[in-house]
Amino acid sequence: MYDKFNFNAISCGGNFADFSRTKERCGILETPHGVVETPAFIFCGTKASVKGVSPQQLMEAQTQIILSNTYHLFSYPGSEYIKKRGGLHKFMGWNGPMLTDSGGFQIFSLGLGSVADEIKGKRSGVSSLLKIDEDGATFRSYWDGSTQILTPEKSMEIQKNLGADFIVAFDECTPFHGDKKYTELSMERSHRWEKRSLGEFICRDDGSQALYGIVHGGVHADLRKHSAEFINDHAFFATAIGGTLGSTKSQMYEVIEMATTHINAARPIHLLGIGGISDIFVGVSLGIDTFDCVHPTRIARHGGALVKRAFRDSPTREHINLKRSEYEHDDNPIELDCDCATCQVFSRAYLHYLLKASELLALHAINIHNIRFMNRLMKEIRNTIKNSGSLKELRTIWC
RNA sequence: GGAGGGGUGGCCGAGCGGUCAAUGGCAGCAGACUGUAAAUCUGCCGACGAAAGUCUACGUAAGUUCAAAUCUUACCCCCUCCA
Repeated sequence: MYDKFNFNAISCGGNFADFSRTKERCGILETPHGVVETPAFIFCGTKASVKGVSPQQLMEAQTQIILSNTYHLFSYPGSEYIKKRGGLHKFMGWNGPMLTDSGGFQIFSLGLGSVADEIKGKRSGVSSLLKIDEDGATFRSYWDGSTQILTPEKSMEIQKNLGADFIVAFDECTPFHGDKKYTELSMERSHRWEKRSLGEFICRDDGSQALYGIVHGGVHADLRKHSAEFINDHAFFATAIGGTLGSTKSQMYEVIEMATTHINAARPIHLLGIGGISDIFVGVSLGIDTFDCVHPTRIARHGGALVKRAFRDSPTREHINLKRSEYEHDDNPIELDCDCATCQVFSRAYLHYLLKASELLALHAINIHNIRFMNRLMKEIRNTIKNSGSLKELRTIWC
């Protein structure tokens, strides 16, 4: 198991056992489809496509790894279909490292709406999650309305068919609302599901994939510790931190630390669903190796371009909104020092115009920038760690 | 020349006696977005005002009425059809 995978971490920030010190580290994550240098950012290509960007453009932006989603591809076009086309790598034309999420997050998002709504206590009232019990979760398909059941075994089968390098155990993404008792029961059930995921994974293992376990426990330190130890005790290749991370940034940072304090540091550690620039600095300093998040690619489609501190219009935001009228006459690129394909040729004024004119190119071009931005950020973080530089200092430039 | 239809806020377009500062849509101005049901969603959008509110508004003018974007009359303009 995991013969074709390897993780070598070089700690430059301090002793892992000494949690009073920062724990940032660099690593090399080897997969059958190439190497990922960590800390790294994983871009979300939920439905077998990073929206609006081709694999070649991802490569040009020096992307190392992308992700797709089990639930979506299961609903349509089906994992057998993709298997027949030679697997997800071949199907979508991405030959680099790849991860598939288990569909566990959809138990949360289809049941309760967006994370923001959940945290703010707003719920849509319309739920596509029909039932959740010991066996698994029953959904109404977002695609055609049909009833679908996802179980740990089913998720493993689908992810096997898809063939991503990294696959993820099936879990319940526990919402923030709900008391400790529910969080604990949900965590225990997720553990049972993850154990079943691991069992199914081992049955189907042909060495081409590596499995992530997920730490749960909500915002409760004792539960996070318990969950981390549970994952440590099982033969997962790597560990992800999942479930709710709280309702505020500071709570999120506390929860990450609750988990990383107890996670086996010999394995890669992934933080699920987080991608704010400042969040990444905190995560890295707490020992996170990889991140994934829809944020960079989603805000791009909404006119938001990620920029370093020097190029911002608002001290509270990590991006500029190119739809704003102030960019109508701004002939500069998004960032003066950016080497992305977009910043080489397009001005803010042009991108502003494209957004106003509803031209598809705007979404594409901003996306290219944001992807390159994240890759540059992660590379600078890696370089800083390797050179024993100061992340705190680097952060003042990027945040 | 004859017959008919119409002129509503930046644009398109509802309303056809009071609950209308006037439904919608577009445009405009902002905001949100963190394991993607998201090229999405939310708010504002006559003027002044923080708000309560006040004022000015449905081609123009006069009238009927307690009350008119809505009814009457005249005028101006646009469109369609017939000669």
